[in-house]
Parts: sequence; structure tokens; C-alpha cells
Amino acid sequence: MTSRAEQRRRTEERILAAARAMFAEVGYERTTIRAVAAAAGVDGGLVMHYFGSKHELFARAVRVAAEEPLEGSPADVAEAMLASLERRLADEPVGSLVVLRSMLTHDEAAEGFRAAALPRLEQLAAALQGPDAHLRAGLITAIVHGVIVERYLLHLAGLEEADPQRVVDLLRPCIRLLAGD
Amino acid sequence: MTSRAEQRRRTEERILAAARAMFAEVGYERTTIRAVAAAAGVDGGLVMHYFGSKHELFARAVRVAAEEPLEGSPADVAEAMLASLERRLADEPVGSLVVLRSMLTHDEAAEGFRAAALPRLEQLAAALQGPDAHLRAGLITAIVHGVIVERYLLHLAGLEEADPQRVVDLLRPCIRLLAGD
DNA sequence: GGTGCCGGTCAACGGTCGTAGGATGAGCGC
DNA sequence: GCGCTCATCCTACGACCGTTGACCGGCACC
Repeated sequence: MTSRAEQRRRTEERILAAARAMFAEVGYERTTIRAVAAAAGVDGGLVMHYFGSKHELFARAVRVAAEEPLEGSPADVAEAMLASLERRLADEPVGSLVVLRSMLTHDEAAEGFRAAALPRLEQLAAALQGPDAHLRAGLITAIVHGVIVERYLLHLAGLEEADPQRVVDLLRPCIRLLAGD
Repeated sequence: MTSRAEQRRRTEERILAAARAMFAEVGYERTTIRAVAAAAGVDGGLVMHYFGSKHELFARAVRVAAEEPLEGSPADVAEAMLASLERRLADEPVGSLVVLRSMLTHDEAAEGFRAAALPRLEQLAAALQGPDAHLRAGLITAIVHGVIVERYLLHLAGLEEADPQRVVDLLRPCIRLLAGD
């Protein structure tokens, strides 16, 4: 009972899932439309037909729901950042990686990432107390990104198989310190 | 009075400098031998003639002097890590970036990076006290990498133009905390 | 029940890349 | 001075990539 519209939606989603996985694993440049199509079990031409270009495919693949805004006391936002980190460490990492890995070599991905990350950085800085709020906000996000990069991109031992809960617990005093709590 | 050997040495160095800059800026895949050669003012064939392959060119470009080993009290190694970070923030960032950016999309670069980073991680873990020394060592290096990634690769505001000294001062309590000092 | 739309395939083009090999011309040892 | 070596350039090959357009077959509507 699959209507034609339904069939299309499914195929598109299959292509997007394959694209996300591949962008996350090997980055933008080494991801080829043909390989994505093959992984999704379709022809490369169809990917072009649906998404128009590799660039548009990437844009659609990384489109993700916005996170809820950061607000409250420094302790609150610190805890929110830690919770976000724990979530990203526990979940399958594709969502975090697809942007992070691709943006490092693909300018448009970098632009999109900054557009999404900057408001969040501003929210974080606004919630902090004391001097250098902006710099400290940057350091907090740097720590979060550093953990994800080291675990999923650099695959450096020590973090590779660590328990997310334990990582967050160890980081908590650091984040709170930087938050000025 | 430039002898032939001297001329060759200079040309090789010019090529390596151009390669380093380009690997650091756009990563391994988007760096082309022709572009490196053009930047160095020579022909692409010459690069092949000297280095044999793009892979070998990369290997030569990232070859760098090993840092002195980490040892001493937790406070000592914490300070050594901070000093290393400050140096990398103050110097021109090419040296730090060429490996970091390329390795994220190039498997062989990643392999080389791990080979260099793992012993250092072990040294760090060995110098720490208390439980979870390995994990805490991983977190410390994650923080260092996170700051560099955020400043030079993500170009996220807040760290982009921060004073290296101030960054290190803000991070010091965090690192010492994780070091178990 | 014909007919047009649409999900999907296939073959091809133009471009770029890594790489190979020949040509050239200037420096160096004898 | 002569011949060899080597730094350097030029051309070409094969592979692969993004992208295009023609083509096919079944579903849905009149």
C-alpha cells in the first residue's frame, strides 16, 4: 500500500541517511554522489534528480532541529551544556560528526555551522557572570567540541570508550569554574 | 653563487612550505599537487620528481620535531601542557593545523597523528595521580585540542582573537583540577 | 482504457586529479 | 671542453567526479 508520494519520501530519506553517514565518516570531499546512491540502493542520477546538486544534498543532510535556548543562572547553563555533551556522547555520533567533520574542509559547511553556533555562543556568554564572559563561553564550547573531536574524529584512546556519565562528571567542576558559578 | 645542491634544497623547502600552508588551510583532499607547485613557483612534475607521491609529500610536510617528554608532578605536567598550548596559540598556527585539519579526512594522516600523540598521552596519564588517570589525561588533551580547533578551524568568535596568556590563565584551574593536583 | 506524470536507470560529457615519461638546458667533474 | 648529471618543464594517460539529458515502466487520473 505504498503510494507514490510515500515511496518517494522513503527513498529520499534513505538517500539522506546514507549521505549523513558518509559525510560524517569521510567528510565532504571524499563523499561521492555515486557512493551515497549505491549505499541507498539507487542510481546516482536519482540523487541529482531529487537534490539538484551535491551541495544541496549536503545542506539537506545537515539540516537539524534547533536546540532549546540556553538561559538561567551560570550553574544552569553549565548543566545544560554538560547534558548536551552527555547526549551527544551517548547517542550514535553521526549527528554531531556530519557537520563537524565536513566543515573542516568545506567552506559552506563551515559557514552554516557558524550561523548555527554563534547565537548559542551568545546565549551562553549572556548567561555567564563576571569578566571575560565571551571568552569563557568560547572556552566552554571549545571543551565540549574538543571532547567530541577527540573521541569521534581523532579516535584517541582514553576517551574512545569512556562512559559518558563519567566524562561529564569529571568535566563538571571545570565547566562550572569557567561559568563563574 | 648558488650551487646546484643549494638550489635544490631551497626549492624543496619552498615546495614544503607551500604544501604545509595548503594542507593546513584546505586539508588533504583539496590540496592538489599542481596548486602546491604553482604556489612554490615550479611545475607539478617537479613535486612528483622530488617527493614521489602526494602521500609522501604530505608525510614530509608534517614531519616535525618531537616535543620533550612529559614528566614530573601532576602540577608540572599540567603546566607543561598549558605552556605547549600557549606556544601553539601564539605562534603562527600552520604547524598545529596541517596535521589536525588533514587528519580528519585523511586516514593515513590520522594514523600518523595517533602514532605521535599516543605516547604523549601515555606519558601524561602516567604522571597523573588518582583514579581514571587515563581518562583524565584524555580530557586534558581534548581541552587543548578543542581550543585549537575552535580558534583556528571553526573560527568561532570568543576565542578567535583572545590573548593566549589569558586563555591559559582561565584554563589553568581546569587543567590542574583534572590533573589531580 | 488510454495517456500523461513521475520514480528510477543508463550512458555520456567536460573537468580535474595523481601520476608517468620524455625533452631541455644549465651546472659540474674529468 | 666534453659528456654526464640533474633541476625543471611539458604533454599525456587513465581514473574518477559532478552533472546532464535521454530513456523506460508502472501508477494515477479522466
